Amino acid sequence: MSKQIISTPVIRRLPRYYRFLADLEQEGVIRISSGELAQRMGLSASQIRQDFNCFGGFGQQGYGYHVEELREIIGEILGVHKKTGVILIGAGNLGKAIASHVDFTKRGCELIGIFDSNPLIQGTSTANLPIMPMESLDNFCSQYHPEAAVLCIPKDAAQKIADRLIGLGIKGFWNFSHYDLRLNNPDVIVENVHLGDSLLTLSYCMHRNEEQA
Amino acid sequence: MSKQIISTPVIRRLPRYYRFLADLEQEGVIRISSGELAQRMGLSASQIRQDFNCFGGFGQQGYGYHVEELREIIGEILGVHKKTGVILIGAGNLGKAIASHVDFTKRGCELIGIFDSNPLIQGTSTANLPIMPMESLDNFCSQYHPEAAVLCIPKDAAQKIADRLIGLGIKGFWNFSHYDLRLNNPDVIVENVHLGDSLLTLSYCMHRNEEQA
DNA sequence: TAGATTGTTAATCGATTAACAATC
DNA sequence: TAGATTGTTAATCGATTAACAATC
Repeated sequence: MSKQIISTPVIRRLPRYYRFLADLEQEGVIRISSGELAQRMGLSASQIRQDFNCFGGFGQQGYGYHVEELREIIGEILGVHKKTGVILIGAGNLGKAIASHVDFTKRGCELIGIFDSNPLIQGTSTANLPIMPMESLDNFCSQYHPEAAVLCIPKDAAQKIADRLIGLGIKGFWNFSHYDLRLNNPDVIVENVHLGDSLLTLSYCMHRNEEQA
Repeated sequence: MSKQIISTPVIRRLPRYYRFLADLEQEGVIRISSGELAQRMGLSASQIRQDFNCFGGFGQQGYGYHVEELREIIGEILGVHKKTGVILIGAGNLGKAIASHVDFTKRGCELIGIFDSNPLIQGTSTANLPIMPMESLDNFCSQYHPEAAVLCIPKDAAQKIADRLIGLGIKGFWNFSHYDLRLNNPDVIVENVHLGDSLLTLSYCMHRNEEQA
């Protein structure tokens, strides 16, 4: 009865499937074959069928996949209907932008608290939430039990605050600090986002393209 | 004389090597072996040596790698000293945060112009740059010839604006819109950043972890 | 020289693609 | 039923790991 382990490449493709299926649904598309979806997404039909069949047979031979149904199933797998409590640490430029720009609700999350160590911005609001001092973190966590934390803090502070948050029950980090959080605790999930690395990759690919010309 | 093609996994690891080496240099570490670096980064020593040898032999048998030298070489490969002109389209929450939070200079880029279609914010400044109207895009590009564009715009606008920018000479996109830019032009590079997908992946991994317990 | 560690080739592993029988 | 397309197994491809000779 134990579920097969899903490989990382498959997991990383799931949100993308979900997005494309939501778009298709909005376009009014009722059914789609693996071949058509493959063409749209720039994947192979084989890969799509393999990916979906990690979770079960969602299609119908001779017909394809029912867009709405498939979108709902993948949404369920991804947990879009969960309400995971999330706090955000560090309300600088990036922290505020993420708080107000990212739709947490659509991704099974609920942003319930924002914290910053800077007294000058404590008390002001972002995304309809007051920015609270770091000192109230412990009380807040024991009252509301957030499960995940977004880290928008300088790299020197990251490890220390992460450790503190783990002590307060945090089970997942969405880490935007310029630091690779690496925890040896298998119960805690880390998703590192390195915007700088992404820009550098673009830089590299661009000037390599130039050189070839 | 033709260079071997570097695989995507290797390219994606380069910025991370660069970061770790910069940190090591700051810590005052002079030399490092592939084994030590592997341990720090959570990779295998074999992989590190393979990766570096895509570009040439930077190490010395019996000694290891000279941290400062290696960092400089990788920086050169990545093009950190270039000054690629970059414009940013869409100065909402996210656009402004990226303009002020991301250090473009450190990544071989220079942010030289910000544009938005909203007249209410045109004329105001972010990251020491005035927000200009979309109408002045053509003039700006023919005068300053930016090579890359950051897209922080709604998904419906993305494809259209991307096409317009390609016409104006843009060769690379750092795309934050909820839309997978796919261009059939091999001269134009796209780096899609999907923050929502990243959060969903975290959600998925977190609640899968829970279920196992 | 002896010890250490690279550069590089060969072996393994895993992910993607191809093929096709099952079936709607 | 015939046609289409899935689910799934087998083949291929590419990336990672292991091994070791070269060499500082």
